[in-house]
Amino acid sequence: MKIEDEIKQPTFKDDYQKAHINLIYTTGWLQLRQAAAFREFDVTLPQYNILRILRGQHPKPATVNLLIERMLDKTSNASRIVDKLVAKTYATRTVCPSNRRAVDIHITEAGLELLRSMEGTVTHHNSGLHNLTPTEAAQLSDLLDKIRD
Amino acid sequence: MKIEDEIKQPTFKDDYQKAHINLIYTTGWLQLRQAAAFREFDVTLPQYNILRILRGQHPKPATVNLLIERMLDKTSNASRIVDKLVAKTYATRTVCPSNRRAVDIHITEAGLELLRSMEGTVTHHNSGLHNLTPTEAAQLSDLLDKIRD
DNA sequence: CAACATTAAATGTATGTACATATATTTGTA
DNA sequence: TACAAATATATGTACATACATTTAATGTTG
Repeated sequence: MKIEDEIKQPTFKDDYQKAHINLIYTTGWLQLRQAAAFREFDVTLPQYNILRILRGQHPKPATVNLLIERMLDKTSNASRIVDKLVAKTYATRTVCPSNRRAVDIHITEAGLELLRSMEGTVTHHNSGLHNLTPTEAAQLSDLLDKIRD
Repeated sequence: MKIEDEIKQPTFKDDYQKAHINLIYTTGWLQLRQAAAFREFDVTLPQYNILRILRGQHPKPATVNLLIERMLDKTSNASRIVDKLVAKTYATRTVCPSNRRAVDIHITEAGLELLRSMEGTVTHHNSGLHNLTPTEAAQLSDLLDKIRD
């Protein structure tokens, strides 16, 4: 459905405004679908993203700083998201021996198992973009890169 | 900057995953810039969006239902965002006489004045997309529409 | 080495998101 | 008319975002 109909706004000031609103709307639309897929696993999108980063580091530890660096949303609060993962036994947090200001965060076997069990569902729901051809997906990515130039 | 460098992830599974991550990242990037512009006016992005809808209705009232219908994020809590606007005297809320379940929400003169004072700043910061040509902006919008088909 | 700055993470506070549930009013209908 | 269903909004709870401040450890420099 065209964005005009989706938000019941027949016209926009210009193509820039239209694209901007469409960006925000479509991203929200995608995230809503992903979040729904994650709910059955009792894990949120940010928690999942951090688990993925931890798996990427495994068996090396990550620090909060490293998580922030890798996260898509750099201003979110990695510290408190890790709290939730530790509470769910998907991660451990220990003081880093070589720098006692920092903490070493590891994914646990339970965390790795969770990611494995989510694999199918997540890749299925990631296909939110599969209405595009691969060429279109690449084109979209290029346009987005250009926005941030 | 390319998304690979932005989040320090050299490769992606495919163009779909890359575009998806880029979408989320770029939208966050844009919203952060907009939010910064709004801070000096002591108003948040959702509050601003609702004020705009109220101005669009002015001098007719809006109801919470109408706000939800028009909002980009339809699951957010219009009721509580209106609370904040009423507290800041930018809107009023009165029981609708013809249907006492509903509330009539009006923008106040102070609210209209706030929007006027923000005009310059907002259009300036909305130019986050002006790295694109108008054609590219339209192309982007079309790709986003296709994602939601 | 002492004083100060820097760094890493945690905490506090206000706001918003997502969803379930509650409350009040109105509508439909037996 | 009484009573159930639908409607409009508000409220509760858990989580996350955005940003300022705090705490602790480490570096730096006079």
